[in-house]
Amino acid sequence: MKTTDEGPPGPLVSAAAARRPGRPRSDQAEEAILDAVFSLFSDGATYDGLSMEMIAAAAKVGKATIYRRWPNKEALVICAIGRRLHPEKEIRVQGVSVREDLVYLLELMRGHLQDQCTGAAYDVLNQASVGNPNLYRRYFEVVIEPRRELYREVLRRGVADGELREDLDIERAMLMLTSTMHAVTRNSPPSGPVGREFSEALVDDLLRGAAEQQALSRSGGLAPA
Amino acid sequence: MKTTDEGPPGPLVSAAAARRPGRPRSDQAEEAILDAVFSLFSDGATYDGLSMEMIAAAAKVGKATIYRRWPNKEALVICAIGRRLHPEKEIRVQGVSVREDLVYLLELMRGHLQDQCTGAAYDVLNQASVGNPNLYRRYFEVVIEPRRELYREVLRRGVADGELREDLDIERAMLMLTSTMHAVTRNSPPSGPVGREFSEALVDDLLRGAAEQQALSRSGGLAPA
Amino acid sequence: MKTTDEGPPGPLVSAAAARRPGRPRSDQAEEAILDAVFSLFSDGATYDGLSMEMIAAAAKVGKATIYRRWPNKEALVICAIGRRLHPEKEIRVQGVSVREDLVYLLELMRGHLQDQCTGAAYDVLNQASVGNPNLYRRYFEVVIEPRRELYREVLRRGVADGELREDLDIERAMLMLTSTMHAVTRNSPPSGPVGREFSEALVDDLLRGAAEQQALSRSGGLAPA
Amino acid sequence: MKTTDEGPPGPLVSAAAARRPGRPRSDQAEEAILDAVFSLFSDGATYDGLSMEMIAAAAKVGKATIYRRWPNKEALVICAIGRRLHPEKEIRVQGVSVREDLVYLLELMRGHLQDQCTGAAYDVLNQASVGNPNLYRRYFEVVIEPRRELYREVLRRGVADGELREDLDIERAMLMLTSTMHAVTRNSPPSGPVGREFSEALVDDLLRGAAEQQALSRSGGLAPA
DNA sequence: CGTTAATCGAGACGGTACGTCCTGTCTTCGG
DNA sequence: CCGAAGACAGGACGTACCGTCTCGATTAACG
Repeated sequence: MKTTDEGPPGPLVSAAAARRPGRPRSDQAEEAILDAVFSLFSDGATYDGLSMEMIAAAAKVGKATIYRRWPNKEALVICAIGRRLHPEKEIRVQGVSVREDLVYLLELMRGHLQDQCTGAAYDVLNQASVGNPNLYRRYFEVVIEPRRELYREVLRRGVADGELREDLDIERAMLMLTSTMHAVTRNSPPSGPVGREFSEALVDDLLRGAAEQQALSRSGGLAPA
Repeated sequence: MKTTDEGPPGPLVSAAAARRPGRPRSDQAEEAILDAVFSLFSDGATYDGLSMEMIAAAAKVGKATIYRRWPNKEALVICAIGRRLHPEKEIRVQGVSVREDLVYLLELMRGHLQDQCTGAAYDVLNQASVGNPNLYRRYFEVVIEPRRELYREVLRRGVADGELREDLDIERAMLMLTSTMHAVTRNSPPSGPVGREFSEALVDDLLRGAAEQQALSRSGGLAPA
Repeated sequence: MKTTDEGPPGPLVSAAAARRPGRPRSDQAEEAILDAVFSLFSDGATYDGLSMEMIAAAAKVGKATIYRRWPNKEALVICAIGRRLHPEKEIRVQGVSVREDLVYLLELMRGHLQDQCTGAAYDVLNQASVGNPNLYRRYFEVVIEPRRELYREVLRRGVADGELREDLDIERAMLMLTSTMHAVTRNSPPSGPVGREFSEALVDDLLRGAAEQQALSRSGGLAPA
Repeated sequence: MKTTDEGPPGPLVSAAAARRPGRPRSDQAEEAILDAVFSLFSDGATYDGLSMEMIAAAAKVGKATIYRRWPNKEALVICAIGRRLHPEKEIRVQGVSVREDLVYLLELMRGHLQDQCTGAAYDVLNQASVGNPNLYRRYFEVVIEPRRELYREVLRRGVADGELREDLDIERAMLMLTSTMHAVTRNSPPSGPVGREFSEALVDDLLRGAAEQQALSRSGGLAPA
């Protein structure tokens, strides 16, 4: 997530961890900065109404301590939002069925988008990334794609388990689920706030088509006869 | 779209035209400004990397000449984009089947969103929505909803014709089509630029589920036999 | 005195003054800035304890308004001090004799150097110019040399009038007067504060040598008689 | 010259040397720092263009190793220069005449002031005087006054020998010589670098007035006759 | 010979100022 | 009154130092 530095947090020779010389960077400062970003966003700050100097002041940190970690505001905000959005690591989707897993993921997404704070984060990022392809690209890589991958995994598992049609276009299915949820939660009218039933209906819509082949083959098994 | 002044740019009664005193504003300057905005965007400028001073310089115009017409950068950019977005009035969808009509609408949408300029238009207008609900609502009413209504009409016609399941959730189907298309065209990776086949696949996905009942009833009709 | 810009304040074609386009720079702002510099110095600020941001704030002026006129702090401070030290234009030295004129100039200098404010200005500049040749050179050109020229003029007049030896080294005489006065006023011990009698003694010391030839020729003039 | 810590670097009672515990400070590092200061100055660095970080880097030393020895840049630079300024102890002026002795002293002074490094020393120490009266007083007592006393001694001897007027103001004569030499060597334009002839002319100027009485009495001795 | 304690290079820390740039307004002139 | 031009106050940007601090690694003399 760091942008300024450096190479491989990857596995190094044996133990010892190859400590860099000099005083190590303060994790405390890092957290304070990230927290400050969110606290300021929650207080209604917009992306460009939010200045590095405000952040530094709020985090009680020198500006250099920020710039040592992120090269600019864009990288910082993306990283901050990404972090808030990223307890993905612990998201466990080992549900019993494709339907339940997808509903679970959609409900998670709905929770995020309808939440005061993370919802605003989305808006702010979308706003800022208009005509700012770099910001958007990174946002995409860091935030969007990892989430999408979760959907793909469930769908792939469904195909493998035989729960879904073998020729299902996983990408399109994933897009249909996520983008529809996004539209219905981020575009105010006319949908109004939706609930769990929307996630379920969305998945059921998908399954109705995606499981059809089996249905057909089941029933179609009779046809040749 | 003008924000600063004025009343109706529409046709005025009789002659005289309610001329204001003094030198009239130069249409030439206005065009030069709008052209400069697009030319700069096309040259890869980002939204906030694009400064009013750049625009004024590129248009060979004084800054005040811009601010006399639009109150700020946001208004200027939205207005500039709005120009490129207008000629939607004459969409006709009298297709032969639900599938063809939906594909036609999606292809129209894809053309807009994949266009360098009108695509950016959507993004900027989405930006405007953040913290400017009134503007967004108008944009929604004037641009988004009329488009959505076209989809609803086709779907309703499909239900009436018996081409689609009777209990189809038209709203959700419309959302699925439009939002997926939006996502796939506005979110660069990993989808890459899509073509007509995507529209067709999208509609086919929908139909597969939406027409299922008939399929089932067809096959189900056989079962007892 | 301006450093940032521009060409010829020299004589331009005919009248009309060749006004540059755009809004002219505010003389009011310029004065406010210069006044702020002195007011801050008088409040005990040192050269590098004095920041451009303090100056801008004190003058109620944007930083850019300062940087539009002077390229950096050095140029600004030199200019400011030079201006305070420069009511030289109205210094009139048309005294009756070389002695009286020189004493007048030395008293003026003593007044400056012993003055709370301008004395501090000297210190500050001397301090800042240590190892900062550029600062010092400009300070020299703008402040020191014009003052020295006044001494040279008096001495040249004295030579022309026959009051001083024809072969007097004017440069050295000027240096002797000014540097001794400088030393005795700026170097605290052991001299202690001096008064008018010091200026007079200094000039008399000079004259004793510089007028000697005449005295000798006068007395020698008698010999042939 | 050290400011941070400690007592007497002078010779301590008996043996034992009052060793402090722990690793002793590296003399090597100390020299490297001082050398770096001079090397950077010689490479054209200005006083405030010279940063502690540059020094540390040039000396291949940690910043703390500098700050452990000197509390700030001022102290470091003054100390560094002091090293180059010391070996004055053995000046001998047993010349044959007042003129030759004074010229010798002035030439010594000129050598110092025109030297790249010791010349800068004076400037920096003058800097230190501003806002640091105690330091300056010591500098004055230890460096300046001893030098001045040499001039006074020569002048007093001249008076005693009858070479100079009995009522010569020795203090003023000394000041005239030293301050003029200081001015002409430290103030670059327009004097330009001067040579031995300047020292001689300066002394001759002084003598012309200071020996006048004899000259007058010689010539004047004729008059009454 | 191992403990102890201050040193070392390195570099991060909270601050502060720098000089540049941009925003949206204001002020000049000529058309 | 509009046009270009550009100065205005304000404020954020990202850089560079300051003087302090915290690391792990040395380097003596003491025990």
